[in-house]
Amino acid sequence: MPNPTTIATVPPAAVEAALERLGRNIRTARLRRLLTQAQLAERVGVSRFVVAGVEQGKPSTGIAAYVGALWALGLLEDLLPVADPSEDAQGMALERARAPKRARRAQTLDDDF
Amino acid sequence: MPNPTTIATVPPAAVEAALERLGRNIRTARLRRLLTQAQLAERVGVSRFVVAGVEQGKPSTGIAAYVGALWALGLLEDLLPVADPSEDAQGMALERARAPKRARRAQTLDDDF
DNA sequence: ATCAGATGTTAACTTGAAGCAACATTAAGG
DNA sequence: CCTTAATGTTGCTTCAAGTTAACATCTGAT
Repeated sequence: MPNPTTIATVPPAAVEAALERLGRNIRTARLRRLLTQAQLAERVGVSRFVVAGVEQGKPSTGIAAYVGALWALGLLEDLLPVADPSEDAQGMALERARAPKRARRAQTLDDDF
Repeated sequence: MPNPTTIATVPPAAVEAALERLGRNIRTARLRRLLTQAQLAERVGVSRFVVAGVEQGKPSTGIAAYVGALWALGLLEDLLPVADPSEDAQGMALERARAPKRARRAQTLDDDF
């Protein structure tokens, strides 16, 4: 990640916490299945260091390693509900007789946040 | 990703499908909130190309970009149940009066799978 | 139909992710 | 305990992820 001070180096606290939690969960699932990091890594197709990074919630690690770990652990289905449009109450509320394929509504929607 | 033929370049079909689905979901959520890729990218702290990659389910993109997008869209909580130990029926079944911090059971657990 | 803005595409450049190897440390099991 | 395997740590090398910029192409709104 070339440019320093990106989200991968200093993520928001909430993002960092979510990643650490996800990593711990994956570690727990691996240990329950009596797999070593190296064994899981082999199944995923990466080195054991990448698996270690995943279990630490390393933000800059490619998502394929995370999803690959879930896949190798039989937990891939857990990903299906994430950002599922049919469950996005907030988004559905906003969507009122409008489903553009490109965003546009006014020239200044909301610069601040 | 030095070594070619990793999970990031040619992921298993199931992983690829899961990533594409996740990307589409994120895109839908963004459009519902009337945000441009550039606007979302600014909130996440990356360039708009990374957001485009996320929406395509690019496997090699860092997980921070994905989770950051969920965070910026108010969908971070969707990540909580992923690999949640208390929901891991398969893992709980395997775990019987045993919770080691390091995996070990026999010298040859299961080489095949 | 036209215009303006959003998104896709390409290229050159920089930096760090991932691979590998060797060693240190920790913990499981007998 | 004491052995052995699993995990953590460090240093090095390589290559692609991410950045910026410029241009092309679509899409929505007027």
